[in-house]
Amino acid sequence: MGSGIWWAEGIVMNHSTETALTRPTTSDSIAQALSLAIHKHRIAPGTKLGEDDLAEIYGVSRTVVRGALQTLSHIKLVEIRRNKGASVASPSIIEAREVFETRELLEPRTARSAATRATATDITSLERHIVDEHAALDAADPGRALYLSGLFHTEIARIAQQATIAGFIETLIARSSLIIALYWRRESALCEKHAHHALVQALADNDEDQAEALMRSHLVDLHSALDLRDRNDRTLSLKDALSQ
Amino acid sequence: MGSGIWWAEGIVMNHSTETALTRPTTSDSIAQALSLAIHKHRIAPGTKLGEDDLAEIYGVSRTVVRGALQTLSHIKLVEIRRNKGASVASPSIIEAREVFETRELLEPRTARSAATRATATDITSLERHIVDEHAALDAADPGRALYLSGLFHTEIARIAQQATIAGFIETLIARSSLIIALYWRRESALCEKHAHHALVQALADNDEDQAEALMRSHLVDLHSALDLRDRNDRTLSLKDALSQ
DNA sequence: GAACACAAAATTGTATACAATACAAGTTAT
DNA sequence: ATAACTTGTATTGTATACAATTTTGTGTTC
Repeated sequence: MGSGIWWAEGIVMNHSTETALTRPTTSDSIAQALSLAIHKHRIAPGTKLGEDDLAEIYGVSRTVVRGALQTLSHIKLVEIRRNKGASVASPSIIEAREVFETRELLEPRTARSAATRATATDITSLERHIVDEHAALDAADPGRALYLSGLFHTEIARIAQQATIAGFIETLIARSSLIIALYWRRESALCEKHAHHALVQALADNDEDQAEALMRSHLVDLHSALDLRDRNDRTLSLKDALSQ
Repeated sequence: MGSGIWWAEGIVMNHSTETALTRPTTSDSIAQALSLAIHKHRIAPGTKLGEDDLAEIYGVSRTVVRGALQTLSHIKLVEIRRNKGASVASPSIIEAREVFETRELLEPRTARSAATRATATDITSLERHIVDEHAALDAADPGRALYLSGLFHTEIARIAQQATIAGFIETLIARSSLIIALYWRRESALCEKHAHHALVQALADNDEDQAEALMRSHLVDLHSALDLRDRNDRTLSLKDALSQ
């Protein structure tokens, strides 16, 4: 469990291509890189994030790494326990339910606002997101597809011009990524492409009711594609599965 | 426990016991102290928070202060600009509107959940909050009264057992404190005591509809007690005021 | 007197060093 | 052999030192 540092290269590449503006080594850029890796399921929930390891990987001091980890812990992507260090968060089933209930409370309303305010530029941007998402799926890169799917929701929140709610949604989506990594039911093959496409259509038409309804049902679909039964139920069903 | 409310127990404890449990010098305790001072309007929005000053005040190194400031910046109580340092946040009118719109979206629903789940102990706790609030008002300590008023809302979110939403609400209340400091209309003398008391009654009766409705109207009252006209209107009225 | 250039001071960003704590392996006693 | 204790190592918490940047003050020129 010493130094599993296999995800470094993708991160460095990404952040060099992404922003030439920001300084190469700041806490936030490292936080972003880590966040991306977690979103893409390149780092599993529960993984220990040792300060020294990360410092060496990114070629900075622990001071900077520490700042990044604190940032991520506030988004609840990372859990920090005093004198125990940081590890990728591993949301419980209760937390998972809460996260999706909260999304179901916030996002439909946000989609409605977005429908009111969406411009042609916004629609173009969203459509490109969808294209990228399909491309990632075709390239058999489900991690990137999931990441882009989350970005799609974030983008809608941004279009709604409610920065406060958008911030909340962003953290909820980040946590959703962890939740999906933990509780996704393999058997349920969910096709987001249709839902996202229909949503963009509703936004383009400025059809608020439709946008709100589509977002709500989309989230319900997502929620129900998770296995959030509590442990007892789960082990029972496992027993059933083995008893046949 | 509620992983979103990192100082909740500290504050609640603070009520009765001055716990020496918490380490004397940790980032979080300093963040809590600063947060309290801001909540109580002892530090005005925009105030510069120099690292060296705080380090000397609290008798710790800049490292620790820096951690505290970063934490507070995540809650948007403090604004950090690169190479410029930290200062108490000073929400714009747009942000102020957003914050209250978001509260109006989240808190009524939360009050409903709280009405479902409130126990006798919860009611007792809320009633004591109200008593304390009155005491603070009688003692001509409006800062503390405001702080306790915020705590009242936080407590309801806690009772609703939605840690995720409770965390959001907590940050919204923190920002509300800044907003009130900036935009409160002096002429509007708002009487929170009645609203809070009625709310507790609804929770005690497990009357969900009533709780939700009361919370909504309470927030609308609060919102309308602010002067959130945009700058043009304000400066105009200021000119009018000076021209007499 | 105003505007600019430049140096000095102050403040923040980052790295490193040291202290405190937790974890693991090994030792001893029962 | 197991349990409790001890010691050694690894990791985190905190302080300090140094580098980079911004701000301030001063002097010069027009």
